Amino acid sequence: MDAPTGVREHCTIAATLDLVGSRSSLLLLREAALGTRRFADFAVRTGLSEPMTARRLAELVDAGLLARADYREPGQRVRQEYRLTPAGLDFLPVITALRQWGDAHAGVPGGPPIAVAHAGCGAEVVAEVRCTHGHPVPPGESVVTHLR
Amino acid sequence: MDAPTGVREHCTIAATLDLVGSRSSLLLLREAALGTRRFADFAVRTGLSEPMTARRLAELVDAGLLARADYREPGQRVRQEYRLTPAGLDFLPVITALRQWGDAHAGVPGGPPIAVAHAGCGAEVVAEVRCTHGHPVPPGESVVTHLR
DNA sequence: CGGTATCCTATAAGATACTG
DNA sequence: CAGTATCTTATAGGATACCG
Repeated sequence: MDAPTGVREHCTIAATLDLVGSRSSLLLLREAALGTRRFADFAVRTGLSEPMTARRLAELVDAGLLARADYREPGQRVRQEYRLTPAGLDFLPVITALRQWGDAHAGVPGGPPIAVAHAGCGAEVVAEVRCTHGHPVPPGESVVTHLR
Repeated sequence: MDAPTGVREHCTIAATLDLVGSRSSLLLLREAALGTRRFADFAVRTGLSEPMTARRLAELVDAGLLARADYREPGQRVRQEYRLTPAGLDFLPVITALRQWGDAHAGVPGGPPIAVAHAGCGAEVVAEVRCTHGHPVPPGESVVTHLR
């Protein structure tokens, strides 16, 4: 990439970070990606306090990444659940890329505690940088084409 | 994905967020990915204050994502520069995925202010979730295979 | 179970002024 | 140009107690 000048006031990365860039939001989105749906599970599995869990889940619903709904398992009483919306599912590349970098560079002794595989073939799931024509794009082979 | 239980104390995503998960760190990594190398440019283009820019650049050097070096342009005096290390280059999928989500869901009127294209063919650069066998992995077609 | 209310601390981040 | 020093504010986040 080259180095275009100018202040990036309206960069969509900055807007994304303002919306869902806190540690707590990203941990909750990680959990949602792993299939967690209930309030108490979100709180325990992320290690977040209940007030923070409540505040951030509400923000993620407002931001359109999660949807809240009642559901009832057979023979059980009504419970609440939080599920990824289409916009929330679109966030999976971010979560995957974070896990991939962490596994490679922020690893704990004994290897990564979570592994994700393709259901079809069993191979590890990763985030790849490609162009829309399908070519892999290694670092240095991309250019900024437009800067407003 | 299914929903495995248990607290994820040692999740590498959490470790990654603790290391480089602040808004300021991620904005600086965005700039480094766009080719920015000099202190004053990092500060102006991210909109961060100079003290915050200095603190976070030092953290990113300590964390191994940036390397600092002197350099001299022909006929100029010695300057400092910050460049992505191999670990920093490995962070590009995260930045790409954040930009992609922001362009789609946190967009500003008039379209994204920055566009990145493949140098080889001109097509847009995106982050894709795939398995290491090369298959695209849409949401719901991955499974957690290991949880320690 | 699924939260809310209240209070507290730590840190993210900016403003301003200054230095080699 | 590339920072540092100092101070202040805003927010992230936890602890504890409580509610329908």
